[in-house]
Amino acid sequence: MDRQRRGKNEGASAQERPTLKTLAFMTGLGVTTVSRALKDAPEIGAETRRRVQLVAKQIGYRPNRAGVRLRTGRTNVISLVLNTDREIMSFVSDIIYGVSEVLSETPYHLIVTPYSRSQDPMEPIRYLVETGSADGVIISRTQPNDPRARYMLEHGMPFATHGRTDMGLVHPYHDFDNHAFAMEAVRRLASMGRRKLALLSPPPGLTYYSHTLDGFADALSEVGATEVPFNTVSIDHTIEQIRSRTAQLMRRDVRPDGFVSSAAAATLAIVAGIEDAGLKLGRDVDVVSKQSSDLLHLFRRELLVVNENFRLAGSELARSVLGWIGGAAPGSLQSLVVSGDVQAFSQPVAV
Amino acid sequence: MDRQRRGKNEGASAQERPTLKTLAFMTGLGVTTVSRALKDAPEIGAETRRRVQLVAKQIGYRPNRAGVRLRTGRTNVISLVLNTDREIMSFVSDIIYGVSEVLSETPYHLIVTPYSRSQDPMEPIRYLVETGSADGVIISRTQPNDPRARYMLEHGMPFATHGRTDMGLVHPYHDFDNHAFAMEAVRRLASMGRRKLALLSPPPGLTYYSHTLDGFADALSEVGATEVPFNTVSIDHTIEQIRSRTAQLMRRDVRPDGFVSSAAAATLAIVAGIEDAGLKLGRDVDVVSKQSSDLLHLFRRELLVVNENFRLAGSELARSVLGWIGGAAPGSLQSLVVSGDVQAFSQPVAV
DNA sequence: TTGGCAATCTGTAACGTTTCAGTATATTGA
DNA sequence: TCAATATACTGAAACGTTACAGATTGCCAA
Repeated sequence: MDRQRRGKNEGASAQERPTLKTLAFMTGLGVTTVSRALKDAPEIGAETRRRVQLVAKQIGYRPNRAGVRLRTGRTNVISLVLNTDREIMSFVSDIIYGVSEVLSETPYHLIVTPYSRSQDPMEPIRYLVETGSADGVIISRTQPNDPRARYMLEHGMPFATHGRTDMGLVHPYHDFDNHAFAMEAVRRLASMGRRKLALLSPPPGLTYYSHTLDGFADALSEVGATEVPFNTVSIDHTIEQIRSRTAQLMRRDVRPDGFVSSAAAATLAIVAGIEDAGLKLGRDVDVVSKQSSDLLHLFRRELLVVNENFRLAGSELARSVLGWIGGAAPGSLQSLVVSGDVQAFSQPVAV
Repeated sequence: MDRQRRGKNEGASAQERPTLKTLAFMTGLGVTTVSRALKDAPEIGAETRRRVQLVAKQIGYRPNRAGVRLRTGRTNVISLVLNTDREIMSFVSDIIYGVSEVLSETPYHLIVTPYSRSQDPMEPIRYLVETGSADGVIISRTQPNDPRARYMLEHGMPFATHGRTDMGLVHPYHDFDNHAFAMEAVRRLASMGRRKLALLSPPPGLTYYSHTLDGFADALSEVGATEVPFNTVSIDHTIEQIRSRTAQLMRRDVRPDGFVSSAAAATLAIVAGIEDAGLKLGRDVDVVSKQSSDLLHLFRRELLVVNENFRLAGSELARSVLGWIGGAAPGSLQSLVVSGDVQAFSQPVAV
């Protein structure tokens, strides 16, 4: 249970980690001067500044994070808050890499703060705000009226959301244009002669649920197609649930001849369900799906895909939070990305 | 650029965050006493102890991490070191959740420390050790002679590896028995009458590469099958590379009638390659693949799968590092897991 | 009564950093 | 010449915690 502190290792060959005091001693200056010299304060002589910075670089000085944090309250930490059981696999992976990429050139560390199905989504947020464990937060699964965003806004915690809110409050976000996605998907299906379309939507409650539904509806009326209701499942349901519901649907008299799916894994289930019902993809029905990594075309080459780049989302979100922390106006840190490339893979790769 | 410190908010309705001093004032004790009372030190009277702990709980006292860290050197941080571009998607996601699950009941935070293709894998390790940014580290992509493990061992940084090393040094690890996996896979293919088998291996250099190869070879000789060399690609190659190499291979005169694949994404590429060559899965060739989430059977029901549980790996690794930090013998913190369930999905789900 | 001792409790210092309130020296204006 | 001012630097304090070295009290044996 007891842990040895990393004490002064006198006599050992290993060097003690340099601090401001070390630098002060080496340069013959006071710690205050050294501290200011390192951050280019104007009241330090140009030569002194250069000298201090040179020595610091030479001996590999790195500010002690605990010291800075205790003194300033700045943690140099960005927290990514994730749902442990509902988050899309590739989302987690890609967004972490996207965030990391941006943070790697800064003193910021990325901490992952998870919460599970059973927990209140507010809990990790309250924890972060109350303990001041991060300078900025990134959240996903954003809702139109999102208590997390409201809370952080009220408590002055900089954050960015993946997806927009709709509360009349302004904050940084990054969003994929799901309205455009749904429209494009419907148009695509319509252009192939599909007229009775079903939508496997995002989970109701999240903002992009209605974005997707609106886009779907708008395009339906534009192209004069009709909807076959398929709202007993969403992409949050299990593969098995989606599969059996799809099969059920496809066995009905009025069945869709086209699907729009908001997630790749769910699409696998839809296709399985279609085939369970004895129908054939590309002949009886077509499917347009979002995907975040280029794997669906390997699955069934008849699938139509739209790509959503989660890595980009991660980078943008990180940039936004850092921007807010750095004092930029939250309203200027919003981005909406449209994926133009609806593509089909109809030809096998030539060898 | 300038950041306001979270100063004392006198007059504001928001409470100042309680510290030991707050507790000391409220209980009428000294901060030292309060500090010790909270950690059940024996020299504190039983009643005092209870009283302090009660008040602490009531006002929601939480130790300031920066204070603890500055004073003790303990960071209460576990770092997960990940390769930004070679790591399997589901691995990242699942291992993070596995680790989180264990850490959630402790004061530890999880920080993700990434490194990219272009970087020396040692760089993040050196950073962590030199700056003392974590109390423990988890690494993946372990090599037989792993400089990262050696370095951390030399510098007294507790860690756990996903995969074993082979340097005669003892440290915590969690590993999936890839020797057993490869043997089971070969046996399975042999039992279906497959005799000429190809292996899509892990990347050479990693420890489980040779484990897999050995298991493959051992089982080949056991069942009297032969190997069709397929070692110009590994699961680290791109989908396209694996796909075209597979197609190439399948067009040769002596082509395999069975594949063993060490990763699910790679398996998609193998199947695509097989079909590119005009052959049919289940008829001309069978494939056994590892997978970490139950999706491959949706892809082609003829696929034979073995499950590797990365979430479990994450939990085990976290437990191991915590154990080491807590003073347990590193040799007692090793686990090897065997996946017995080789399973095939031959029947569509009945509806 | 005194000394010894256990049981409880306490003040001070230190971890590394930044900020506040200076100090010393040189420079300028009149 | 003197005061005012700018320039370059500095010590002390504080952030919240823990460890060290006491301090106080009551109790018991001598």
